[in-house]
Amino acid sequence: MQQDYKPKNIEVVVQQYWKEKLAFRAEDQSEKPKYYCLSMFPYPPASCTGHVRNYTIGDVLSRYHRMKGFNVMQPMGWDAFGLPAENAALANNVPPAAWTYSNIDVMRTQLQSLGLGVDWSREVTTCKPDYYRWEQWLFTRLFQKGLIYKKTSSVNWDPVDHTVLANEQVIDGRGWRSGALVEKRDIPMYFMRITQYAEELLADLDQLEGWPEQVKTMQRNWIGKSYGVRFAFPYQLDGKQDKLWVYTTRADTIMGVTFVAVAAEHPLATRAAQGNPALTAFIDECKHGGVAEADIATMEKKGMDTGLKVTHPLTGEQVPVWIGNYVLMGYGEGAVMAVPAHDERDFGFAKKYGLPIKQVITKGRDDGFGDGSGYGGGTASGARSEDGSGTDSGGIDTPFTIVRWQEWYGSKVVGVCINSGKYDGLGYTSAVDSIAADLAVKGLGEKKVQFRLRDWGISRQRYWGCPIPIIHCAHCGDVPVPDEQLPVVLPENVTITGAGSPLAKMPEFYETTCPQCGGAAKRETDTMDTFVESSWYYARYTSPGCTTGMVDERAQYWLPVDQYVGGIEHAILHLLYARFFNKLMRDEGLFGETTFTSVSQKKKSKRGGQNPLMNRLPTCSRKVW
RNA sequence: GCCGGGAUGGCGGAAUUGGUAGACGCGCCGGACUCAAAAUCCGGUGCUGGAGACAGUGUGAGGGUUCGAGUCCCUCUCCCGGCACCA
Repeated sequence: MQQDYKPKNIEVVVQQYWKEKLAFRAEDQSEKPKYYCLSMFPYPPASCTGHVRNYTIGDVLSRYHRMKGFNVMQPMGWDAFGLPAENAALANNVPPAAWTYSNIDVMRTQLQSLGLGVDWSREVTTCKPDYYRWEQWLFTRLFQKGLIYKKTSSVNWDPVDHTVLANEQVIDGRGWRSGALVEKRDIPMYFMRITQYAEELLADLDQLEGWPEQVKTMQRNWIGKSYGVRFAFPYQLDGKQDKLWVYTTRADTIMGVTFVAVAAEHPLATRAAQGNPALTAFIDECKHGGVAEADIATMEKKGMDTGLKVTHPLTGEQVPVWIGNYVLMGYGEGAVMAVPAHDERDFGFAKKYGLPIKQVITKGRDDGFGDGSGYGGGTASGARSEDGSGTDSGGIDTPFTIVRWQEWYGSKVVGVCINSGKYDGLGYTSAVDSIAADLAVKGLGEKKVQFRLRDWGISRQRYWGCPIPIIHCAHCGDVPVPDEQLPVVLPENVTITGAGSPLAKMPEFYETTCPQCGGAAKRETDTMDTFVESSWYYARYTSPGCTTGMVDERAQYWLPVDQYVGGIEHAILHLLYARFFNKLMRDEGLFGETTFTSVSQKKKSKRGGQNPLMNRLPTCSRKVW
């Protein structure tokens, strides 16, 4: 017996034996119970070292179940489209395709040398037409159903490179290559109506018993179902009656509204800026910077009075309209009511610009507003004391103690309405009910359930992605590419310049004819978000070689995934999109209801709870690719 | 900023519902074996003081609840993941 373990002598022989015997082939029919063990597929440019840990977990589980008598499927594939390939192309002057295929070869060799029990006959490569053609097929179906639609949306625009930047490519508000100050620019994009499935995606979380609570909580918060009131501030402008709509979950504070804030792109802002150079300049300033929410949330809150006034729907008072750089046109109505006394952000804004602060909720005598003569201090119009404990100087002698106020100001449980006329004394629920009813009588509002979740913008102004199968015809509009013309193949021999998509410079790609009228037409040159590919690879693994659709009947056998191994960094986006795609594919009749939320299988151990689609996430929390 | 996690010896990590903190492993120290080393085996190992018995102290910081807190509550610090165009 050898004293030392010499992997080159032993592992090569064993791996060759496994290969010849097809030791890890997963049978599509079997008397044995099936066990689908899915490790998230790698992005091939990444170095292999980070994957070892992750794939070892899946391999251990797979081998354990094989020994326990399961028909195990452990597949592997490549998440092969993506931005880094274009960056590498720029740096090394290699086409993204060649670079990607070369990386895949290296990585396959590395993974195989680990001796993982993978059924390599199921290998999936997302940048190959046999994979992405079915993605295009689904796109055309969803487009016809109205589940994909076009609207404008803001992107990061590099004014020097004349190109759209990913959030990652914006560093401190500047383009990573040009160093130019990035601007927001509105361009047309295709969106998937994930919001149409919001309720179902939320409700299903309760069925995913094997999922970590942490992940389910993050998804619940992301979907963000809220119960509020949508209402309007009427106004008259240019001789016309109109309404400014807002949404709030704190309708009980509506009597404390002292201003409204609209996004820089809001029609009212645009109108107010006419003939007002200062406002125009401010709106322009709001366009600086990127579109990432983290940046917007942390930047300094700025605003400017438009000079316009709208009418409070209940009091009839005139309320000033401000432009706020923190109000986003794409979210909700692009306008918010501001109640400085009971919202921290509004409070900061009001303090900065000297706007009135009107208390309308109190928790009692010790509410921090106190005026020394019974609670309910009226208008704490100043609240400018810097240390938060002094007395304001706003005319009314109203002490305002931020420290005590901060303990409760945002609570829906503590406190009742004051300074609110007929609503005085009401708690949160009864105040909202009463106010919503009064708004409804006036035709100015109603209760509304709203989701934080937004529709999924899938257009990318990139080359290395799946082409969006749409043809633009001057006569017929946006026409989906007919099935018989799929796939729309991405040309692989291109030169990347870093300024705009190469596809938009290739007449041989974009010049085409309209499938409907036969006239000259232009092919869409945007590609899809790479999350689209990773949203259904788990299903494609079940049906290798299928040329008739995304999947075939084998999907029904193998799904749901019994065990998923992936990093926590995918807890929201990827895993939400994957759940969404499961529903889209279900609704196309590709498989049944249970492929994500099956409850038919027996529970095994506490650890391996069997019912959900991907039933446990041993989170390897390192971001390794 | 918002959402979700985390912080325990030199290191990786244990500690069921609130009940002997540091299991197990690595490393380190001592010993055995050996001419010597490696490997192996035995013993020790949170920190401080002490020759030792032992004493004090100790789970990011500060408060609190409790007979009792790594565990529950409040405040804070730092770190990690996500924030919709990195994947």
